[in-house]
Amino acid sequence: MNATSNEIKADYNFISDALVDIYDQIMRIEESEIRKSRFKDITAKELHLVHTIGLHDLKTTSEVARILRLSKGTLTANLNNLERKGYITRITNQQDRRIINLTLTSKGRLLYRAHYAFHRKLVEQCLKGFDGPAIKKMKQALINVEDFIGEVSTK
Amino acid sequence: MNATSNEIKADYNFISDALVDIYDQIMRIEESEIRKSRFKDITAKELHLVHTIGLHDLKTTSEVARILRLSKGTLTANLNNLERKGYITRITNQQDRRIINLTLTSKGRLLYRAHYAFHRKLVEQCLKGFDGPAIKKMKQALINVEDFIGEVSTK
DNA sequence: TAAAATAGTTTGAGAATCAAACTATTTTAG
DNA sequence: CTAAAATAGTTTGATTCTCAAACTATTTTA
Repeated sequence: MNATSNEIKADYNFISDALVDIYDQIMRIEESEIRKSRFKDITAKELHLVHTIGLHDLKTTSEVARILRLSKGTLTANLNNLERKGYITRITNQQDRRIINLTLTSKGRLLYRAHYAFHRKLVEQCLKGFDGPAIKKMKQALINVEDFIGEVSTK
Repeated sequence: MNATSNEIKADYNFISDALVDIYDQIMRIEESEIRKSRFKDITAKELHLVHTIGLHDLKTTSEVARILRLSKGTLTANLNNLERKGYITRITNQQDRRIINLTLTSKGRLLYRAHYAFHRKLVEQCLKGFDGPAIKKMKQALINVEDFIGEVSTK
């Protein structure tokens, strides 16, 4: 093993260690930022749920439960809270009246956009000073992770 | 706005969207992988705690609680479980007998290394085909995120 | 050396989650 | 056609997780 490969190994370790704690901190910051805004009644978990419903408009309760890997009962409880607070609406599907389609209220969409903007700011900060090809590399790294997740999940 | 900046914007959106769900999936995979191994009695949260104690050997209960942002009571409960299952040891500090220093048992270290190896595999997969400078860029992106987190946290 | 401070544990209450039972509706099989 | 099976979502009851506050043991301070 030469100096260069040692250096790369150190970089790998740095990246591996850094990744572990960053997400928790981001979650915490997101919650505290959102609570400083006009959306004071929202927890990190509820924010996550609003994000998912905003990203996948009019999905059914079961589909959202599967996406978030929550039981149907748990999701029902969370939806009750978000409906009461005025962030989401349940729409009974008229073709199949067993089905509920979920959508954001206008208040919910405001929250969604504020949250999305925060994410964009984070990504912009992360890629500050990167040129086009470097950004492409970053994108590739994420695609690699997604592939890895897909492989491990299905094997 | 020209074609290139539109493309960069699309890349930003891709990266922003991809990041949201990846972490949850990784957590879930980590737990399911660990449960297929000889460490069947470990949850994702316990794995996280073992990782933290392994990374910060002999830290006090209060320090670990602060790192993980758990109340002292919650950490005590979690430590009781991990001690009962044989993954950690409480060591009373002989200089100041109020203090408990936390360390992994040999079983705990085995789990820590297995978990760390999984992370390393993930990072290697993520950076597959990247050369030295590209890895440096990746490292820089994470440093940028850490800076951003630091700024937002303290302001 | 008595009071204050500190580290960790215990306690009691509240929130989050799950699986299973349940209700309402639609699809299927005879 | 219609009775049985299947499906979507809700409710229920139990369990687990978490927190803040009270508490115990120990050390520091005045």
